[in-house]
Amino acid sequence: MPAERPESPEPPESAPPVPARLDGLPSRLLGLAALRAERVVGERLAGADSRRWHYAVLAVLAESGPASQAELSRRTRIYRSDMVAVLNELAEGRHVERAPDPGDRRRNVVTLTPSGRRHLARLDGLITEAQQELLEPLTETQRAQLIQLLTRLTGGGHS
Amino acid sequence: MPAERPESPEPPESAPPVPARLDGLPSRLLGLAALRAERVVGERLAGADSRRWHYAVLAVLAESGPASQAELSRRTRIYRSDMVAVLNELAEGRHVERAPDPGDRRRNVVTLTPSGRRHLARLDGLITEAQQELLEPLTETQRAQLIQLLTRLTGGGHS
DNA sequence: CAGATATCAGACACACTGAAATAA
DNA sequence: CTTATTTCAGTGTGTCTGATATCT
Repeated sequence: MPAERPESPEPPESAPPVPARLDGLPSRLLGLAALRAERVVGERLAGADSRRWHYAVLAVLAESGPASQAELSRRTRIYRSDMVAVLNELAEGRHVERAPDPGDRRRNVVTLTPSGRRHLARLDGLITEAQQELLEPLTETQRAQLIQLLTRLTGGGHS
Repeated sequence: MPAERPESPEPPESAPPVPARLDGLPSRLLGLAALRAERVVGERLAGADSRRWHYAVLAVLAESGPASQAELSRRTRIYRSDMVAVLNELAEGRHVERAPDPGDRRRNVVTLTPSGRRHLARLDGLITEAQQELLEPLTETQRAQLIQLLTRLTGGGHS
């Protein structure tokens, strides 16, 4: 883009607060926005002794029913090896149960417990609050636009 | 089997491949989009033996001139303690020079070297390429929209 | 004294690699 | 034999805490 040339050894009294090259850089804006989102969401989930990965797993279990770890991994995009740790934590809190699949003994069938369902309901509320706070600077129309653009950007199909 | 309590505004008849709760969640979409952006940018910068932090520091130095580490930290939003490591790496590659500020001996004055300027020029090209690839699914209008929405979201301007 | 600066040692979440054991 | 699943032991990046020494 700009091949910055006029670089004088000047002492700039009025330097811009943020440099132009970084200012409107889409990849940077995405990073900053995502960071804010992670914080807003993370703070609330931390209050419920939880993290984003926990919510993702519980949500998938609630909506698609019991599943193997590999299946959960695919749906949540949580890496298979990290899934092990997440399920350890969720199982320790009695939010899920892990049992060998009688039909395919390589697999564990992960099931949501009543406690897990209650936990998820609580997290749902916190997540919704977080989205509100996150999107507060945008109008309804802009929110829908943002979602559509991001969906397109992340390979969300439909035109 | 996994029929949820009928409390959601949109009760799904059949189970979608990806759960609805996560699907359009703005915070999640932002995270996924940012992850893709980080990858696209990171791959290219890695080819130049560099990372995003390096680009940010070099860009600020080129546009605002020599600065203290604290000042660079503020402008790039790189944490002050991480800045130390970044500058160590940039200094090892002779892209910047660190010298004590004679006017305020708490500070280091960080200066861009000619090598650093060349390096930045190369990174500028790679970064531009990365934005192209990242935004490829969007039209020009949509790109402008996205930038505007993200800028608003990250506190661009008023407040 | 309060406040800023540079540095270090470490924590943490998230994303990922490589390899092993087990079973289909 | 090949592939899939679960698990473990690490790596790497980005963000941030807390502490310390030094200087204004």
